[in-house]
Amino acid sequence: MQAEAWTPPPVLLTVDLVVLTLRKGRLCVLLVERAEDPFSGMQALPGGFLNNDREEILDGARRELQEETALDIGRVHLEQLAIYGAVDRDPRDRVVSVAHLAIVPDLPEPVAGTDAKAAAWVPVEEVLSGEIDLAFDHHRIVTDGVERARSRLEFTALATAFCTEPFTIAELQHVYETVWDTELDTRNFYRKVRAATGFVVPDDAGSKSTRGRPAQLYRVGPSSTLAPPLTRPPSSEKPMREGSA
Amino acid sequence: MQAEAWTPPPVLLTVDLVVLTLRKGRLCVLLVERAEDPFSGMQALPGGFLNNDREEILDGARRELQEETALDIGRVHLEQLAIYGAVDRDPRDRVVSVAHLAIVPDLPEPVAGTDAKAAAWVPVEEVLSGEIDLAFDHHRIVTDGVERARSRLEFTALATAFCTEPFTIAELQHVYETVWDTELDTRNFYRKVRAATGFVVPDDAGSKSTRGRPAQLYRVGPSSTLAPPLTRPPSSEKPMREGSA
DNA sequence: CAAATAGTGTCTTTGAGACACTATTGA
DNA sequence: TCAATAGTGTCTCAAAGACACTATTTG
Repeated sequence: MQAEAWTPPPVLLTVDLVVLTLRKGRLCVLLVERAEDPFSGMQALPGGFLNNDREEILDGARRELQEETALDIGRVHLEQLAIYGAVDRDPRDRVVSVAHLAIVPDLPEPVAGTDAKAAAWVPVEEVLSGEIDLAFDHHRIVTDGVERARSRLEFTALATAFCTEPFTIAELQHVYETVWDTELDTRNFYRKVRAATGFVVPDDAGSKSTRGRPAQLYRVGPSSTLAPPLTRPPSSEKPMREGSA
Repeated sequence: MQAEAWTPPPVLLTVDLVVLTLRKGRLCVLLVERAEDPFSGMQALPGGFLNNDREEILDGARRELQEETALDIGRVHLEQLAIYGAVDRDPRDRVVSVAHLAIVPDLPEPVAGTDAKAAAWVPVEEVLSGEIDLAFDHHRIVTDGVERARSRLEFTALATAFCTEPFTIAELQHVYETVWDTELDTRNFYRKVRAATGFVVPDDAGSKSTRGRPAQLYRVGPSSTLAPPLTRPPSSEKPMREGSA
């Protein structure tokens, strides 16, 4: 620190959201089309500035999520991801972004938020591959967010956030398979889910009408952490970078 | 977002550091005594405002670390931890803190930074237990930082950041035992370290003069991630909270 | 009864923990 | 040769993967 009377430089704080869901059997991220400069007309993550200097960061994230998805908050998973503050990430001002990861269940088709902006669910592969490019450093943020989600599935009950209650074990397995982009053995999966105490609890109320034997329904269990974890098979497609900070 | 012409509220950004090291066989965190209000005279994490609005956040963290430890940067591990921005965390202004985790090797006894502030290495237990309380929300930040470090030991080569090169396997084991506050089996530990490819590489140059058989020396290996991981024994002392975001 | 989906049991291999001895140096 | 520290090998058990069959419903 320095002799005071010097005034520290203020920055602008934004909240950005990596909202993930499963649509049509694919892991998708919510993107909006920017209406203003910089990067006007380009695809970007939903987000925005805090309302005022009394608004908590997480509340701001909740508000943005609500505006974009018109969703019942409380049932959605929302966590802080990281902060992105490179000096040149916004060509005009020093803007620091607090990125959040949100997981929502499959929503009714029309996703358009209450805002007028065009909003769309885009398969994450199209973003990760670079096929679509995004404003600012949002490509990096999506990459980090997806990796966070993949990792969270191993150690936490995050997968349930993709489902609407009540759900079946098979649905849960589809979540894992889609997010990890692997195939899992049904029998081993059942065993692991049961072994993870408090992951899910049976819901002996209804049964979904289905062709074939009706499945047992479950609800979210009391544990948010999975012990033992559901380890991800090592058969990753691409070996990742090695560097550390 | 809203109709523009409205100006978003700026905030003050600080960089705070959880600097961990091993001293006298204990995991210690670097604390400074605050010279100014708020919380004047209280213990706190080292940190401060960014120098100007052109300074990268990570550079600011490096600068603060340099000022406090007078250490050769580059050899130290430094990573972003999380952002803490509760509106009431600073009684005066809206100050948002970007917390970082730094790991440094055992330093020569006098730790006093180039700054005039009193700086001290304090065993983390004294902080975690609440025996010492800290300014702002720094207790929470230390808790999160220590947990992050403990977790990082499982999956990354972070432990080497506590050592000065070259080091021995036994020294590495002491790192794990101290940070995790457990005892590990020497033979199993050797096996696991060797199994983790690229964790450490032999250094066939010198040998430390010692009483007893001299140990093989090692240097940091090429891998920053540990495969397979060195799993932490489940014998935790205190069961932790369950809640998720 | 056929098709479709749900659910379970076993075997085998691999990795983790418990455990005891040999090796090399200095005093 | 003793004390002190370094380093290794084996056995056992538990978890993980591969794998095939039974169960319950609808058309």
